[in-house]
Amino acid sequence: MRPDISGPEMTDGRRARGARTREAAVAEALQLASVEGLEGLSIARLAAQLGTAKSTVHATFGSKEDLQLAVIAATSGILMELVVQPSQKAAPGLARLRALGEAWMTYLERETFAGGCVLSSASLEMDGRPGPVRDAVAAVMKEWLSLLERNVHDAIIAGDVAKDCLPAQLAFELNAIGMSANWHFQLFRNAKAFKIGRLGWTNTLDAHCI
Amino acid sequence: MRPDISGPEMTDGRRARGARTREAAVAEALQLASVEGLEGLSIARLAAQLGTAKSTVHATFGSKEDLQLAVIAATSGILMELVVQPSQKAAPGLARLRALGEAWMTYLERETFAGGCVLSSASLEMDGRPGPVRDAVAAVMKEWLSLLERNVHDAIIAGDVAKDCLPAQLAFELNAIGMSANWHFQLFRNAKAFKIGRLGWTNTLDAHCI
DNA sequence: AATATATACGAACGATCGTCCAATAATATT
DNA sequence: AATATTATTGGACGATCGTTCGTATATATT
Repeated sequence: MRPDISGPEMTDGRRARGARTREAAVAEALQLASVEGLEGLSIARLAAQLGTAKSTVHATFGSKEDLQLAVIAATSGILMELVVQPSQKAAPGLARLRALGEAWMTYLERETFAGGCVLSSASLEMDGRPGPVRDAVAAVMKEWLSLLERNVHDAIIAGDVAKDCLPAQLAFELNAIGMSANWHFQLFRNAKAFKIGRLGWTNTLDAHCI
Repeated sequence: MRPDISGPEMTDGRRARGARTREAAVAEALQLASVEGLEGLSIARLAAQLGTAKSTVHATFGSKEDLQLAVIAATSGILMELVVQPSQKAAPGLARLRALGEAWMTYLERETFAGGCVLSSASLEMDGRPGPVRDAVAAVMKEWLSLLERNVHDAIIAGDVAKDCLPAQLAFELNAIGMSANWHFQLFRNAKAFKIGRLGWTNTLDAHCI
């Protein structure tokens, strides 16, 4: 049930050996990182989990930092694949905003990652550690907020949301609901988190709807 | 500008030497934990920061886990002192809910801890690590949500908030706003986070007000 | 002042970590 | 089939970690 994280292919169509081991490593690293955090994720444990030598894992990525960056890039891709893409079936604007909320909750509900949303944990974990990893996390999160913001903008244009609504404000509030649903579920292990999350998403949207 | 974390006193009123060193250690540990996380917080670095032997720090707390528990307990106390207490001047119900939001934003704005709200980071960091520390974090968070919930209940009784509003739901949404304001500021280092946070708190309350 | 207790210390321990390197095995290319 | 390239391995390295222990020092008690 793990998301697809296929990488580049060779010219003849077959997958390079290195690419396959890298994909397997990233997939396992995502699971580890979601539980242990981005710093707690260690090359040694990842190698043990994969049944390979840790020098192999190290060589595959180059350094621990590069491994962390690979994890961030992968989570970003999965977010797009499992949350954003499904919502594209809905019309831009309010309908798509509702679809985004539903897709997000479903994504969290399915427990794609054992330890919950990697980006949520990572952003709070890395915010005090300046460097490329922190920058990458912030960039992905900024992109996600911008995506929400654009859809709010579309909803205003369509006349579904009040004109005096600030897109960045509503995007912030919606994101707060989604991240908190993940937080609530992971901390209390209570499935009600998603019921509350869905209602919260609806409430927040309705508060700005005409 | 660090919060007071005074502990027990001796019978003659003077502070025991061990109590003082423990307080100093906890105060420094809070700062470190807010930046490095609860797992990233190490006895070795804490000792270096304090200018003492690491065996001293270890003896003071007994183990790293006990140090983490002491940090959690201290943050809980500070939350009560700097957020809950100031809001007690306002009347129970809606007024106090507004005061709680304002106190929370002010607390975050002042950057009491260099790395932001320790409880926010800790809850997302420890949610995948079963044990006493995780339990302690969850307990404090549950208490905080219950406090919000009680005030929502009071606001409903007072007729300020709609009767069909579920206290746990509104408490969840308000908590989401506060935690996200902290998240936004720490990740993007943008003071607008608190303006958005304050407006979000107001919006969320207004959506349920009569 | 003498004694008992509480604190602080430094050295050492085993464990884990990221990283490097030379050697080996597997695959691609010619 | 021979060669070049790529992937993988195990061992070793220094660093950091939590923890333990015997000892010295500071404080409290008598």
